[in-house]
Amino acid sequence: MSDITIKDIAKICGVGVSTVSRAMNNHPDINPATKERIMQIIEEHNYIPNNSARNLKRTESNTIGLLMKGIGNPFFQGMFDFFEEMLSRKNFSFVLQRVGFDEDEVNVALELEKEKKLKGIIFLGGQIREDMKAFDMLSVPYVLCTVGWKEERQAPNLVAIDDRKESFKMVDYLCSLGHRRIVIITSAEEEMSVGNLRYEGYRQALDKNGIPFDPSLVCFMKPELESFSAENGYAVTQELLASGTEFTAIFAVSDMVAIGAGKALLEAGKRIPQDYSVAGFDGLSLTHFFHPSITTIHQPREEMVKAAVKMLLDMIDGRDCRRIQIFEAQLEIQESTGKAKAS
Amino acid sequence: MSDITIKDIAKICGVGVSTVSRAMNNHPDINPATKERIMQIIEEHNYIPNNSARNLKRTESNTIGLLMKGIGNPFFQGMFDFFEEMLSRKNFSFVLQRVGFDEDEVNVALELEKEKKLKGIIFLGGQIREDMKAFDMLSVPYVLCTVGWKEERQAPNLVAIDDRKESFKMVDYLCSLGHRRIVIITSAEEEMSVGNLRYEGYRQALDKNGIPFDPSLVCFMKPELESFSAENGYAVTQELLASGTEFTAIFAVSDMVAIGAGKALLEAGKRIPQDYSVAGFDGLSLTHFFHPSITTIHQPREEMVKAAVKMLLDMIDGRDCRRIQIFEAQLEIQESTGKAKAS
DNA sequence: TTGTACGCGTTATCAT
DNA sequence: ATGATAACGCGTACAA
Repeated sequence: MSDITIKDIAKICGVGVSTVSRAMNNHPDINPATKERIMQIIEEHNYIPNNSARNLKRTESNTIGLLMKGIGNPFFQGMFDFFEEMLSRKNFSFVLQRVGFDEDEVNVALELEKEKKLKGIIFLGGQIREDMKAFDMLSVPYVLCTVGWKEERQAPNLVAIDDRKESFKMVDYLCSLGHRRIVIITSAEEEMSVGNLRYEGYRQALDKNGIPFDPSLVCFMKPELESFSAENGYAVTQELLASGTEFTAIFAVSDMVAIGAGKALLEAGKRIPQDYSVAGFDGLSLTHFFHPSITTIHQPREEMVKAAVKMLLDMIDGRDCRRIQIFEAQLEIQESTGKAKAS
Repeated sequence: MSDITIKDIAKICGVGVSTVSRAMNNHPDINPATKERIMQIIEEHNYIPNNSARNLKRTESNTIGLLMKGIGNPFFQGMFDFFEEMLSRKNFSFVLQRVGFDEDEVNVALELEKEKKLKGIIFLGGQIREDMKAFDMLSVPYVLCTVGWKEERQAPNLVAIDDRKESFKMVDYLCSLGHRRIVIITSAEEEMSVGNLRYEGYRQALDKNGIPFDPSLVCFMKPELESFSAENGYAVTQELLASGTEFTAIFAVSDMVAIGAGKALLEAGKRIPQDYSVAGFDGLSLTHFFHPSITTIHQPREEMVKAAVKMLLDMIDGRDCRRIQIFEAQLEIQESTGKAKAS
């Protein structure tokens, strides 16, 4: 079968290869009649141009690369559609490229950029590193979207929320409900993961509210279970309950973890929020459907996507633009949080 | 910066291009010393080979394509890892290719196959079509994994469950609990979607249990909301409650829909399973974390992935193998289903 | 062990 | 409006 090339089509049509190329690529200077004839032959013969050859030869392509670290992260669900809509409206197409958990996203980007002659790149997820110099090797504009960051100067081309501030907001809210023994479930300590940043916000909120920090209230996700998963929150919370540690609220650094934590509490016969308050982070729509629905920090995903795309296109077109956009997230109070029990 | 090619590297090293090529591709006949030197120069200059050129020139590539219709479907989460593990163990790499909701997966496959010189293709999701001839245009082996199918003869190279049978299993189980007015929430009628197949199983189970079919118990997902989403199940169930229709159980054709349905019931002050039983389909781990946890049909995803990969590799190697593997799913009874109320 | 030269399938350039 | 031809960057016979 197949391996029919542009030459074959040209031969069959009795024209030169360049005419066939013109027909396929909607070039202006071609006779509509011959174009039609060629396209029909192409159709009949199921000719499929070879993209490798095209990419090799083409000087440019209206393609932007979307690199996701942690595809499968529910937080990213639904962001595809926004990207697709935004980009196609501007006549761009995009390639989705998964970045493995231990892969270096810059290397992946470097390859893809050359292979596909990308016009720009959007990085989704992951976190800013100490050494941002690697990104300088990219020869096209890029934007970091929803990645963890610590200091603005580290990060050019950033669209994100302020994880510390939002985390502070949540914990401060819990304090305002009278909670003084607030458990945090966070990720194992790595540099600058969002877990760490959110943990810092937790500490700051305690400070502000004059609550002494108690290390026994800090729980880390289990490394043997999937990070940021409901399973993890569930296991951690079961252990917490078994330990006899006293607390009145749990703040999980992601909604899925909060869901797992909530389940462990309910299953142990505890009531939410009467006995314990539970709070998450991210604003997944899933929080609405847990019962009780879970108080969370709602990240404005659609706006962030739009901002990231706009920023990227501005950079591509050489337009001037703000290079850092920190979005405000919303404290979404739902059913899972309430006044602390009198102690 | 960039656009440094293999020639440049060759020049810098004072060797021919083929030697550089040999160094990069781990060819045996090369002096280890020169290889080392070349690799170092490559490193220093951040040289990245152009994949388009490689793919164009290469005759084969141990790559298999993974085409997913409906990335973002939570059912697919975690299947990546299984694929990656299985394939890398056999020294294959894979490219993940998203297929848009209205794109034709065969066309996408055709392009990718040529571009990447694929060794094989796995299609994930979607459903079998009336006309399977399109797939004949593919020039490499392929396997359909977890797609809806109606008759075995339609579908060569299939790894899936029997949606009708499993759906029957669930509804039969509900009947055995004494339920006679069982609502089904299914997808709007399209040809051969899994929703349809699961609906057929529902009908058959009613028949077997001597329960007359009542059209007022058939609910369709709202087309204006996302298909198979919790939002959809929630909205449909609210409407159902408002309609005053009598029923004692809800069978949703997917877990997410069941979660939405459950929330609507709980929010209306109903108890699960004392007032209403709720059942889902797919076996998402999320069903464990809803409260009450949701009875579901658990699809053996890991085994199906393994079977699909094995089948594909067997075909690639020209080995003989069963071309259709229908897996048994497990009725996973959890907290959301119980005996029907006395009427 | 290494280098030269050709070709992969396409688009861009320059003729006509 | 169309055709011939030179690249694009790399792998690989083949010669050395």
